[in-house]
Amino acid sequence: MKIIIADDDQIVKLSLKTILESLEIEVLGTGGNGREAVELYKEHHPDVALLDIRMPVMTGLEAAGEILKYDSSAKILFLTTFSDDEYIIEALNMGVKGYILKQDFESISPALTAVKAGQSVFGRDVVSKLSSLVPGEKTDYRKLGISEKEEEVIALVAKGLNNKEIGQAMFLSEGTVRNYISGVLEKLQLRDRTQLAIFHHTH
Amino acid sequence: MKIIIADDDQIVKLSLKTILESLEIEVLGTGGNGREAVELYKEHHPDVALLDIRMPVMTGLEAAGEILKYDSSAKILFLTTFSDDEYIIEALNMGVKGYILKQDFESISPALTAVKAGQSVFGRDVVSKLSSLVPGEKTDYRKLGISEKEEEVIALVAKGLNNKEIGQAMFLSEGTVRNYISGVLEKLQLRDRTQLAIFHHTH
DNA sequence: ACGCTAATATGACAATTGTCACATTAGGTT
DNA sequence: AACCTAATGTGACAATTGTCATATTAGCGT
Repeated sequence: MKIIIADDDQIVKLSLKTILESLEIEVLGTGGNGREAVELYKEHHPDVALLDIRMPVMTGLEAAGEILKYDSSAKILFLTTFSDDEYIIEALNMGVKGYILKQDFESISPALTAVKAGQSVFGRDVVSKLSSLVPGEKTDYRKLGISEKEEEVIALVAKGLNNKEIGQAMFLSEGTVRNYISGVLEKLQLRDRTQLAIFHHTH
Repeated sequence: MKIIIADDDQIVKLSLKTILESLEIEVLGTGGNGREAVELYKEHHPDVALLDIRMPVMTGLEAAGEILKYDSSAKILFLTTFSDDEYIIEALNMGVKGYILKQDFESISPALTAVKAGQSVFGRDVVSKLSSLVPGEKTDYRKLGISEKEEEVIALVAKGLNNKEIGQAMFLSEGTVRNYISGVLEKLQLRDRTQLAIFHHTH
């Protein structure tokens, strides 16, 4: 197993190197910023690249982009202090293979192995952030005193239909649709159909 | 490392058992459905529970729920054939530790190790499904010929404000706000503010 | 059959919204 | 200064929307 490490914190970088080398993991090189990480990658083609997110000159994100542009099959594992939730999404879409906390050293080695084997690894807290971002369980409108028909109306409003179109879709008169919506707004404490659509798309 | 395995496919189950046992992994028991998985878990308290999703009597999802209710720190790893994307979200929110494909046997072992160490592991395809579910890259309005002010208006519409409120928030007259919105709708080929809010929340 | 209730519809009304044509203003350019 | 352009505002207008009071209808239970 051959890797490279990039972290602007010397202590972290060296500790990691020492620990990992004691576990038959070959550290081909270490760098202190994103640019160095990219150079190291091009030079050594490691199995996995271990990158810090926050680094001077070039961030880990940017470096990951460069590396993936150079080698789209690169396996990149982000090391983060904690609660850098903002970058998770970007990292995910970028095709990065992992996002773990640099706190618990002992779990980094298995993570490396799993990533080398083609899996993606995420730290405990990271996953909980992630699952909170994912669409999640949709609101159960029935529990808010909303009928099945009303729910259908909501769905159509949330698709951007106007009252006439909703009426045609549900075989109701436009007026009835208005009444339904009026009732729903009341129950949900909303003001207008726009807020209703937003509610539907966020809850 | 001690685990249990539940899969209704005998071949998969036994192959897994054989392979893993050849890797110093102790298989405490195997079962063919969710109910058996729960019983096995309560009996053996394994480091990790390896569960198939689709199983007769009780599905892997349900079993996971039972197990987590019994031991909230249980480490559960789902084995899926492929493209069971529908369950990913549910599994995630449930607090499951991994979701990997049962195809590539050789990567299951490292996944187990990582999970035991407290990480979460997801198979390659699984992650790509996941990242497609996540909010994703927000549309760059600037590339659609939309100015900064217009973008601000859009953001406020997407929060559910009416024109008067947007005007107050941006120190513009209500009429100007209307003009902005009118222009934006034209550029985005939308009909009204509701569709605009939806667009903002989905693109 | 009788009464009750839910679902659907209607009409009236005010408020909001979207469109458009046309000011007004403020900065830059020449 | 004269000009141009972008940003902002205004007024008028029709369409849509939300609210409400009030039918109409159909089904259900007694």
